[in-house]
Amino acid sequence: MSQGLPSSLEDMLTGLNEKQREAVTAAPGPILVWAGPGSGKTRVLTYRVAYLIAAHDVPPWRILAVTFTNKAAREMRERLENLLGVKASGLTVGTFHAFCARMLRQEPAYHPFTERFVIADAEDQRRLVKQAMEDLRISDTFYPVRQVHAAISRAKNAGQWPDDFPENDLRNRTIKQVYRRYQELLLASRALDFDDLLLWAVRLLEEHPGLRRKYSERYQHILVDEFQDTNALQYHLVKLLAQEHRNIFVVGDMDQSIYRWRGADYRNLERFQRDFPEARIIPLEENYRSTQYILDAAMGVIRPLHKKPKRLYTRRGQGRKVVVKRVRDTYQEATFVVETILEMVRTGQAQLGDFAIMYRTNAQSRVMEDRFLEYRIPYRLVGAQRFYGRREVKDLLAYLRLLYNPADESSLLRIINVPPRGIGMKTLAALRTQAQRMGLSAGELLLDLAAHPETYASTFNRRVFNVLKHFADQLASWQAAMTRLSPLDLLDRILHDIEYKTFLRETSRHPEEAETRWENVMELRRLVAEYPPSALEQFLEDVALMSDQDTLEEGDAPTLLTLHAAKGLEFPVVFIVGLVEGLLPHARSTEDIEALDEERRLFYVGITRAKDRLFLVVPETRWSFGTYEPLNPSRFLKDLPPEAVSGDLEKLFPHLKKKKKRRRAAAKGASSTSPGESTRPAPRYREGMRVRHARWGLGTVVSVEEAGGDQILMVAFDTGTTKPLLASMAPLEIVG
DNA sequence: GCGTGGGAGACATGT
DNA sequence: TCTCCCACGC
Repeated sequence: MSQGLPSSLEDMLTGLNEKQREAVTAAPGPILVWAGPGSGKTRVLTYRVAYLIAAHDVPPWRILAVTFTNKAAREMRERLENLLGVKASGLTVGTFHAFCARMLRQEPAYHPFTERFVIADAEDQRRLVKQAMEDLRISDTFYPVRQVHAAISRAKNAGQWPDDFPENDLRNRTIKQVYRRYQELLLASRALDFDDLLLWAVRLLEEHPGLRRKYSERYQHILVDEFQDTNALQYHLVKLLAQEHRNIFVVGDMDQSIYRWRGADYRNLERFQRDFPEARIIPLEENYRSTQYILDAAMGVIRPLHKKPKRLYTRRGQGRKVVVKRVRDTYQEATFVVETILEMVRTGQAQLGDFAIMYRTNAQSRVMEDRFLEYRIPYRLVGAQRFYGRREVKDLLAYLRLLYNPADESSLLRIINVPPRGIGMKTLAALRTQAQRMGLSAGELLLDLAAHPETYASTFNRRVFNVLKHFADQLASWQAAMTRLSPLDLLDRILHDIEYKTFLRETSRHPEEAETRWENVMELRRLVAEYPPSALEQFLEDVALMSDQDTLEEGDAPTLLTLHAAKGLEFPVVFIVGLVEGLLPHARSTEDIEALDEERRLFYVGITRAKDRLFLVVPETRWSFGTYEPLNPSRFLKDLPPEAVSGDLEKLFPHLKKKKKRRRAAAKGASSTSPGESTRPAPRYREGMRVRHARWGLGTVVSVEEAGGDQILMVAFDTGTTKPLLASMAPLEIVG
């Protein structure tokens, strides 16, 4: 079989270990690669594609590879081009969302959005949910927009359309109405939200057998990375496409499942084995990334989630022990980080680009950034929101989006009076009313007004007509220019016409602020400049689907990022900061066992990013809402094997040794909650008891599992949901 | 119509 | 500590 392989591919195969080679060269068919951290799964995935092309003569355009980020997609494509040359072109590589967006644009006949739809960002989505609630006269006092939106998104990710949404209680009936209205508003704007991309793609394939045939014939080989973080819809999509030819290669690791809250379901790994029973399962166990002490720490942390101990081994040697460092507060934490970095750089142990600082919440980056600035150390901050969330950037993107899709109401509302052009509430209301009357969007009406002003002279009063006409003429002229200008030239034209620089100067408090905002505009210009003429659509889509990791650029500076954003990356030296109760595990995750387990896996993911050195930092207090708040060290630290750790671990848990035995006996999830530390003595629950939960209301205990002095309860709430709860942690009381 | 200033609420994690 | 929203005055 490997006869006639390019020599680069031969070399590559000899560089793999036995299991990796087995995965790469396995005969086509369903394959599940069980890949621990640092086991070379990215390589395996890339080589697998190369192997299909080179050894099985699969044309690249018959291959679909789904990656977790666009960055990963880009890297895979580049590597393949290096391995195979031009042969790799035609390959489809991208995220689920990008793939679905592309499919929907290619099949406008099968959905009502036409090919020129926009993708609603998080802000648009909230705005539309709010609008939907206003339309329905639903007060946000009882139905906070965030929560309603979350419920809708959850439903979508489970594959539910408004018709499928439950109506078992008043709350759900209300949300169902909002969901329905929200979809109408999206459609009127010719916009899809992130979840819709998947939802509609699945619907198309389900409802149109011809389409399903077309796509499953086209993509006869499908590969999916980070399979444990796929959600129900994504799994469904894969299944629809792969059912026929069954050449489906998935790579995943349950222990790195950290997106349950976003609808991901690691049980897709089990579903996969059920739907493709003939699947070959190949475990990749050897770790090439970390030294053994780091792996020992990782194993200790993940241990409570497994019946049998998890084995992670490396040939890299013991390495240096994991350092646990206790500091007074978050400022000292930042100081410790920067000073350690400087010291390690000074002594030649590492370069600036080798470091990563990971935290649970984005808010934690601030203190760290301040310290980096103070010490004049450059840093790279991972986070798409950081740049694309800026007002000036969003405003300019809204201009481009509106020109691309005049129905995009969110964008129009955003910029219709930015900079101020005399269009206030009154004028806007008149515009929208008239648009509604004519069955147009406000943007479409404006373009029509520019084309036939005389038709509108009697519709609006003189003042309103004049201000609208002025803006409409601008829109129309940009739109006419759009077809021949590159995205950059179009942007420049807009910047010039609206005198944006002047506007920034006039609305900024200090000259420096105007300067910074203008620099952001220049940065946007730089990004736009990479797109050729007629690629505005691609630019807008790339921006909309940009992931945090996609913003990470090469550079010789430490990287600041959340633990979530760290997935799939590796760094020689890793600091994980804020290892305290309330942050990791996060306060909002402590009452639900599954959420708690996910926090543990998140810590595990962070630990396993480190190649050579790992520092775990524990502040004793933090400044929060005006006072110093005392903090307790994260319960997960108790599961670190003391032999692999140096530093302050024993100071944090003076009684650690005594409790060790009990912890061992404890079951999954409850392992490290020592009874002495819970906030209050847990009452004893029994099956059949009626209980009240602070959030979910009344319910009945349906099962009780004793676990290391604590109890794991399954509670069936009257709302219809059943939740696992930890007796000592859940805000639960016995009633009646 | 528009700018300003004060008060309230917010910080999970992100496509 | 920052952002959003509303009320008020010009």
